[in-house]
Amino acid sequence: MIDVPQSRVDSRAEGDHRLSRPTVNDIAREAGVSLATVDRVLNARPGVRGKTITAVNDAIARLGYVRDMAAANLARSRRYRMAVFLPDGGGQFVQTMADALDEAAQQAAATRTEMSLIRYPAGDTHSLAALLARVNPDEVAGVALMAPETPVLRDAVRALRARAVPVVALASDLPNAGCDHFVGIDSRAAGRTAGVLMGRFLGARPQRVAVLAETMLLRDAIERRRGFDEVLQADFPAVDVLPTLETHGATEALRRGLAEVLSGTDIGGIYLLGSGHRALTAALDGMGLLGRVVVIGHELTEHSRSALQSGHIHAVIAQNPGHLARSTLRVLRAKADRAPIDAGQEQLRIDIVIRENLPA
Amino acid sequence: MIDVPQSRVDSRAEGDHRLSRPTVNDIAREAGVSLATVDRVLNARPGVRGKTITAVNDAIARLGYVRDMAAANLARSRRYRMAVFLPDGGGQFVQTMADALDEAAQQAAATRTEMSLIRYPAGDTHSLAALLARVNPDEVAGVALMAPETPVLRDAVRALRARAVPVVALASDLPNAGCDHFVGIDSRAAGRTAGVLMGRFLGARPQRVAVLAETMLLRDAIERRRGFDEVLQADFPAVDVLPTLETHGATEALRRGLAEVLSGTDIGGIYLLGSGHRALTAALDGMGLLGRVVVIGHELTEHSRSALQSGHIHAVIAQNPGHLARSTLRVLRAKADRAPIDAGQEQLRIDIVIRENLPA
DNA sequence: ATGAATTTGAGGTGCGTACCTCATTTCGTG
DNA sequence: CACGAAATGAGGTACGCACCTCAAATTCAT
Repeated sequence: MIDVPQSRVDSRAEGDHRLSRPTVNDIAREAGVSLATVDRVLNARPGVRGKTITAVNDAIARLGYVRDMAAANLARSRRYRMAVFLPDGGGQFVQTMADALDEAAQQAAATRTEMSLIRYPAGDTHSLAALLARVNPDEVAGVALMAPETPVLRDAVRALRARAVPVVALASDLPNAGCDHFVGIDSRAAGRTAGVLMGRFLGARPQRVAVLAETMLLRDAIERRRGFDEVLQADFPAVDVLPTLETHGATEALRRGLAEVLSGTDIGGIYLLGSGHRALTAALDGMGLLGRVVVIGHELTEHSRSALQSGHIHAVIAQNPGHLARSTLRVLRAKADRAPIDAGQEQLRIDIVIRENLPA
Repeated sequence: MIDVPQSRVDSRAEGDHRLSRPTVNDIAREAGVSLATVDRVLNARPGVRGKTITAVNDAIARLGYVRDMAAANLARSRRYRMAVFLPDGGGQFVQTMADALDEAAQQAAATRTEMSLIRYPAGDTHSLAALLARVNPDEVAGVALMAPETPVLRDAVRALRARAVPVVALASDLPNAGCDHFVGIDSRAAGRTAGVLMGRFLGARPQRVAVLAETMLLRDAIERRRGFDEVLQADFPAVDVLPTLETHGATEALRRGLAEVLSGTDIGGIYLLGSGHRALTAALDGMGLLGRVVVIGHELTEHSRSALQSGHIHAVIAQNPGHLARSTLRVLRAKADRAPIDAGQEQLRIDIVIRENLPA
């Protein structure tokens, strides 16, 4: 049976045929007060009786007034300069994020929001902390950072927030640093998603799955692995997940480890916790394994994309860098304004990408 | 091996430490012309020598000027009123879209864009055409519509465009109506995606798949089925896809048809071309088939969401209504301004949703 | 060189809001 | 009732830009 939603013709009230929206002047007239008073109420300035405030708010409600934020910001001549810190290097995903951020910044320029992208030496949280310490609250309206959580960094974030600078964690959460927000997906849920796909793609036969990671130092990788294991243990008991093989970014290590693992027994699947799609593709080709194992990875980059296309990888769990970037700037902006953030819009999805739904 | 992207500290040029961006006045000074001339160049007004235009553009480039669109629109005091036509009824997806559009409109208010949501009797393209004929180009900056393609409607769209009103097709394409844009996903690709998942989820054993649809009159359903078949025939020859069972929105018809189809032989999967998740859930429960067949459907609604959660459905191919809504308004806005649209941003993804990556 | 056409400059107004100052009114309290 | 304090009004400037008018300068064709 089909729901018939109640008909709704217009989202605005009654028979409103004005061409332009009501302005502060209209409110003043409607409320029977002066412009100055309306302004005081709108901007929560002191010196207005409660009764008057109510009158103004009533008028606002009656007229359906919505503040023209563009004009408001113009009048404030306020600019929002955000600083985003990304690790230097760190795989192709970081580069993709940098591009997405640049694009988002370009678009956000329309809302008077600017962005400075700052690269810090990957893994060197001391350097990053030093950079954060130099952030000037008068110039920077907000800070976003993609970084592993270390005590030094945690303190740096705390110090920054103490100076009234909003801080959001980007892609990789910093749960104990007291950030204002985390922009990214739940890594454990991402791992669970990978797990379900692996289990279903493998089918019912008992099989073994190898897990590869560059490093298990990053919180993301650990969480993903946790989610992956959870699901397979619970829902696909026939699947045996092997211990994580750390490659430390070395193609050769990956190939050797892979050869070792695969040679022995019936490996049915490979789970790629982090980057390294290109190396894996090469290794699979070298061993003639294309199409014989189910491969599932994370993050959509040029490499994983071509690996999907060529059939070396069967599914990629991704987060949309464009959304990450836009959400980052929007959230920082909201925090800077002490405005509430729209949870719905900032909700990031866990994307499942296979060859057939690969975005163009 | 890991790519080390070239370090990039700031996306803006050189050692720019100005707190505020350059304005039209800065350009005038830099180019050695008057404000009026800069204005003429910026707004492509006539009466400027080519040499002067070049000089101004050079100054713009040198200063890295970007027009403050918020201020520009404020000055123009232009409002963009968009009309969006949605069928009355038409399943829960339509209701979800209506909500998403309302939300998008609320947010778009910041860019002086308003929206009127208009419901027309579902399937009655004559009524819709009549509504379209009454659209006043002076009041409405653009029109979006979700509707099946009929000759009447096609002509109505043509007439509208002839009156210089941009028209975009929403969710369901109108390929022969000459719309300015289509906001939605490629239905055939969506069907292919469903096909791959069905094939992989079923595993290697020969099995049969039932296909259910409310109606095959909608272009979307036909295209999805095409994509679905393509993939299964090519990549999963062991799977036998049965003819489409049309339910015409009747729960009882669905249940009967389902019982008939399932009773006979080894049905391994069900592909739900359109809406009807709730009815299917009920039918599956009634027949005690929960967990015994792979079910794949389309569009994420309250019903399909709970069906995913309860395990009645295993995957849903969806398009994000929020993105659809925002993209619709953005594209209409761009068309109204005769501005180019950002293909990258308007690219809509085919979402694969399973229980594990269900958005909160 | 002259007149006409074209190009440019100068200056103004308004969009909707923030924020400021100063005068005036209203209120609460003794 | 008078007093200071609190509340309100009136009016201005600014933000960055669009768009208008009119005069002045420059160019072009003859």
